[in-house]
Amino acid sequence: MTERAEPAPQQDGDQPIVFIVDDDASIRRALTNLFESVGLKVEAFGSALQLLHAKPPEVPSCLVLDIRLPGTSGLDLQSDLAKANIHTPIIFITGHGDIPMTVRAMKSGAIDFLTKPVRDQDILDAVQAAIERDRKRRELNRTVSTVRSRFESLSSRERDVLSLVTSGLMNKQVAAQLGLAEITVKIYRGQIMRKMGAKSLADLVRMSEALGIGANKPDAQT
Amino acid sequence: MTERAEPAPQQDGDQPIVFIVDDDASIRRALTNLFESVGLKVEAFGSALQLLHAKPPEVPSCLVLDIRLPGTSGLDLQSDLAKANIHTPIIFITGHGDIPMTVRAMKSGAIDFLTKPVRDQDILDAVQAAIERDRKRRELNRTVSTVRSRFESLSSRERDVLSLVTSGLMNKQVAAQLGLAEITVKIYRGQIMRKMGAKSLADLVRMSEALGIGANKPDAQT
DNA sequence: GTACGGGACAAACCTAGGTATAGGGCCTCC
DNA sequence: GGAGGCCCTATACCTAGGTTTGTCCCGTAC
Repeated sequence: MTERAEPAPQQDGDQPIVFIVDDDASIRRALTNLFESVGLKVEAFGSALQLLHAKPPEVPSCLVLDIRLPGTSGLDLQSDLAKANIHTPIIFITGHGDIPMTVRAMKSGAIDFLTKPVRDQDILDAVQAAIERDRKRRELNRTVSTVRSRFESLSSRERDVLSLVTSGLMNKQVAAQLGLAEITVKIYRGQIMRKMGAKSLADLVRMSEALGIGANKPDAQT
Repeated sequence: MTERAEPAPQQDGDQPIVFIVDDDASIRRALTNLFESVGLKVEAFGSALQLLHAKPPEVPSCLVLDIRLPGTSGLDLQSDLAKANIHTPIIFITGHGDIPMTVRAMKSGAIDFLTKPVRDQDILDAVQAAIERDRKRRELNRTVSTVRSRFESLSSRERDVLSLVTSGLMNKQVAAQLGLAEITVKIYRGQIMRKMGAKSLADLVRMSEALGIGANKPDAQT
């Protein structure tokens, strides 16, 4: 259903995938055809459990869920995924949903909530938006986790210095606060720049912002 | 209905206000009583037009709208307000709403979408959340607009220098890019720090982030 | 026990950042 | 036509930032 006879088993590039979960085989088929007709990769499942057994994707992707599923409902699946820290964007489809369900789904971050019969264009638009959001989320995630792993390579003293330096203190002030000699701070500071891969203080400040460190936000006095 | 006989006409502090728009006077009365019973200020209107004629509030606030209103509907009011750059959080109440309406409202940023009969606790929770969101939004706004107005006090050359400096370049590199002498850059840089009220480069970088300037986000190579 | 890493510091040295003073050119507003 | 703003630069001088080399203490892992 999904095979495309790619000779290179690795080179998916960043070809997005749409995951479909619906217990009605004819709907799965129809949606699969629709998405494949616009060049999207598709994987379809009959239940939430089957989806959860599949490995989380490494490319931009989204979920198209029927609200009413055998076993775990669409909404439950949504919160299970959130708890498992899987934030793939979700599009719901429903035959007989109600407003509270809709509100819950949307509050929990769903991209869209469509009622049957679904217009092809509506769901294609939603899928497009969902994949775009996922692409951005993944990109941000990559950046932040690179920075975080570098931060974790810092020794505890280096972290102390980092937070004071990025909060705008001069070396001698940092030294005073930590009870160190200024030269020691300078040396740590150099090590920090190297370990974090920062080419400038501005860089370092932005990284520490991304990590949420010593975030004394822009002030308003003086 | 709202008067509290404050002798000081100015000193509202940051006492939040709930705006109610509903064409049914008995509902207006009931909601007003409910909100006032928990110590909230309330202003109630019978139509979208009346609300638009009132001045936008300067304290944290939220709107409680019936979807079905005479003249402009609740959803239309929501998009009108967005167009007018008024971002007061909205809670919808509806007797006979449908899913597409709900989706539209939630996508446009509504806090909640409640169906009649509304449980007191539900709407109080929603109002609390809405006001909290508005408070944060206003705070962020104040900070950013202070920074923005300072930025606007910079001369065009100073802005050039600001963007290059906060992107991490050294004075001499900035000078080269702008075809200036290094000393000139230093002088502008000092003027920038003074005009922006930045006590350190770190400060300046954070301000320029808040303004979305030269935002070369944290990198990932080296 | 010794090798290793973290922590801390010093002297020497160099570069980058920043201020003050002074000056020139240009344009605009009153 | 002069005052004031922006733009640009130079000299002189001082402070802050940063590297290198070398030294010492400490704890722990092998």
